[in-house]
Amino acid sequence: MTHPPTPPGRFPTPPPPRKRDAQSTREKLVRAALDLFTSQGYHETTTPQIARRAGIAEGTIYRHFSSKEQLLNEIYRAAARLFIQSIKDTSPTAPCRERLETIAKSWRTIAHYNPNAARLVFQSQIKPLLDPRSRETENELKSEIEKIIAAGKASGQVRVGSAETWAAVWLRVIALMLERTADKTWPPDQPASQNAIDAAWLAIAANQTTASAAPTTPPPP
Amino acid sequence: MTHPPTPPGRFPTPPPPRKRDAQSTREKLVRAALDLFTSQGYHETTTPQIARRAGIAEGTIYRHFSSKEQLLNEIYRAAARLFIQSIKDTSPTAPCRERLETIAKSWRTIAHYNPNAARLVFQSQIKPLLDPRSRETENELKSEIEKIIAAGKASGQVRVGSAETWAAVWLRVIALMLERTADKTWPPDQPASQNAIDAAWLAIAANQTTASAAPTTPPPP
Amino acid sequence: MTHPPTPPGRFPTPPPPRKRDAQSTREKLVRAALDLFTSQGYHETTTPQIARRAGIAEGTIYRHFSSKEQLLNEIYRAAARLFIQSIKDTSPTAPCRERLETIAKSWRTIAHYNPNAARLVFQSQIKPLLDPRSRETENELKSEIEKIIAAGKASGQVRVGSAETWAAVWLRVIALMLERTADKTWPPDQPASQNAIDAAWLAIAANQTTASAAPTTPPPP
Amino acid sequence: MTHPPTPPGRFPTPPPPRKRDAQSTREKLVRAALDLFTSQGYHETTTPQIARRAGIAEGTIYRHFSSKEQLLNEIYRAAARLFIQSIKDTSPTAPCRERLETIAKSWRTIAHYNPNAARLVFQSQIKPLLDPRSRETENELKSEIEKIIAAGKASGQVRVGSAETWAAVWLRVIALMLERTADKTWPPDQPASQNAIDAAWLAIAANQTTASAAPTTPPPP
DNA sequence: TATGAATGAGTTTTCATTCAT
DNA sequence: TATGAATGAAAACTCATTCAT
Repeated sequence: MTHPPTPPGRFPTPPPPRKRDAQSTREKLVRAALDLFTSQGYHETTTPQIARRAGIAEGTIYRHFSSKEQLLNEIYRAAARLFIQSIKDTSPTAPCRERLETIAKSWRTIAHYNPNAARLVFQSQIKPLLDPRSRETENELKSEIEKIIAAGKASGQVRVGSAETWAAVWLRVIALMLERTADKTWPPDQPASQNAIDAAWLAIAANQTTASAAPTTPPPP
Repeated sequence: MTHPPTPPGRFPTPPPPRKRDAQSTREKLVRAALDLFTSQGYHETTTPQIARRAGIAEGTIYRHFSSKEQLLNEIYRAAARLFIQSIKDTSPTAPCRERLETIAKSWRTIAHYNPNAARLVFQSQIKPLLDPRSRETENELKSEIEKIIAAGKASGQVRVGSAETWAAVWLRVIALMLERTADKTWPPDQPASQNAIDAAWLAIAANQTTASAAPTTPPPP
Repeated sequence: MTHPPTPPGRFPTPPPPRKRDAQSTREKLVRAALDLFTSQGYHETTTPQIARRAGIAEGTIYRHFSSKEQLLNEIYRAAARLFIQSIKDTSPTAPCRERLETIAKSWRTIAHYNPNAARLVFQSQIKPLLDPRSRETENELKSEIEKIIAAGKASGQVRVGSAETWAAVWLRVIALMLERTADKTWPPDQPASQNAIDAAWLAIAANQTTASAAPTTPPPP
Repeated sequence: MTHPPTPPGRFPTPPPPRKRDAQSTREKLVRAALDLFTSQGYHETTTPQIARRAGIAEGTIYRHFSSKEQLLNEIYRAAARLFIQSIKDTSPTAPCRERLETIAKSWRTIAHYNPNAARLVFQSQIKPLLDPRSRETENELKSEIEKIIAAGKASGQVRVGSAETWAAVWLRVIALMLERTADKTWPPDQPASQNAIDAAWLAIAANQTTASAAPTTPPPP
């Protein structure tokens, strides 16, 4: 019962299409910055590089973004929104596992077609550079997943434990899958990818023999 | 059957120079750099900051390390070695799950007493800054886990799928647990921590009903 | 039969960028650096000093030259080319002595109007800082003189001995004349200057009584 | 009528032989600094390098010299004194040419056995670093030669022109010979060396046909 | 006298940002 | 809106010199 993966739209969806060309400049800028930030890292990328790759003048960056950091945050949020939208596109009434799997697969499609967006959101060595608004967006993504998992817990599909924990666990495993998809290590139709999606679920699913290998003892002071 | 968690030794054990103050200076330096790198990030940390926090002069950094980058790498390797040693301290004949659990718990102890070492190795937004030697060390850690998992697979305890994949999955979930331990969100003796350790195992364990929610279809071109 | 000394053109002729101020900035920079390098020495000159004297910001230096060393080399080559051009402007068919004298005098004119260029090329405590391209230029100058002297030797005007040696000797004496001209100790129209030019020729000319005062004996071990 | 070249004594002759070891340290220091300054240049040589090569501790330099610059000047003067002494060792009554030739040959012997001393005094890219005392020593050397040449002029052996000029000319050519001797390009018993000595004399000797190739005209303003 | 770790002022260089055009 | 030369604050790093031992 797959959602036929639909190729995700252009990224990032630029807010208000004003002049044809103005928008195009901003778009070129965003694309160039996204490429460079995700391939080289934020600090390793200079504004002259961005401008050169975008084919515009250095000063022009500041007609569209107030700073390099704001440019990063704007791109981050646009990318994160892509993934949040995927969540919202799933049926709220579907069973937990199915819904998570649908999300995972549509994220995978995004990562396949827009690897840099995936890298920015999930691989991100950029956490310390995010501004409050971006952190909010980041939290929104996490809490959407958390809500789904909380629902699954309520209906006994997810193991006991905090929904926050399971959301974090699930996201970590899915992040791995997305990174491997983004860097073309795992083609989307190969088993490794599906294995990871399954693993993410099994990590948090109920009804498994979970007898701990050993009881936990607190470490001494 | 826990290892009684022993408070891990001083970090990082500096190699040979055992003179009065020399060691102390290097130690102060390492501690300051570790603190700042893990809390602010590498690029956000300046050499004046490191010196100030260590209570030494800026130039003194360069009597002990040839560059800021070398300082980072030296610290990274010392930290990674801590975790690698934990692996080697476990019995190679123990069942896979038990062995992984023992490792996870001793890593948790390290993260509890030495949170920054854990952050540097597992949270790390610093991957692009590691030099070849450090990457080797990183790989050593990964491959030790991989070997354990490969053995578990051979004896049917780990699910079908590449050992590399399962090692990566397991490490991601354990990394989450270590981060939460390091930032004191999850006290080591609370269930959240154990839940995550269990989840890491369940993600890769055999003998579970893994019927996929839906067959995978490749994304359209 | 003198060449009427023509005041040499602006120095250094910067290659292509012909925009309003860009050229002027580069020119100011080159002039300031040339002044300071030749009066204080390269190492004694700091980039803040250069910028201050050029009336520009320190960072601006690096929009025009990739390093302080490249700045030096660029200036050096521009200066050396001035002197090389003078050689090429002389008639290849003129007798050796006449040709060398013409060169010496046109060099003197350069040294008079552009003393720093002469200092950079002939006084130069900067040899160890020259890059390969600059050394090539330096060699070009030397070998042009050497060719003239070799021709003079072939026609019996120059004494027996290697042309390389005589070129080096001639250049040393002319260098003295140029330094004295550059620092206005010897006005170009005074006899001291002409005496030095004559001396340079007599040092290498044929047909003189050269009976050595004493035979050479090798030094003891 | 050559002076049989006597191998010059140890350099530099250290002033007051106090303790055996104290002196030896100073000597090691001077030797190391001389080597490094002449091979790498003053600025390219660091005090740690000097100390390392001398086999002493960094701080020890400052027990013997108040600064790196003073060390240079001390060495320079010791080296220059070597050459000045050679002048004083010649007979004041010998004919000008003979005396100059004797000096040149004994300098050549010094350059052969103590190339670095010759480099420091004659090649010297270090002029801007000399202190007043060193400049005095430098002038002493020049004026000793000048006196000899003035005497030669008085007796008609040297051409018309200022003795200062002829001293400078002679020294330039001899400097070339010394550099080539120091770097072993010209073995002392080969003709190139003698040719240069002859050239130095011919450059300034009287009784030659010196008809200028062309009369000098002053450059235009 | 000798040591050598520590110092800190000073160096070159980078680069996000500004602003006159 | 776009340009790109210029800016200057701040970065990493150097090294002659000091000083407690």
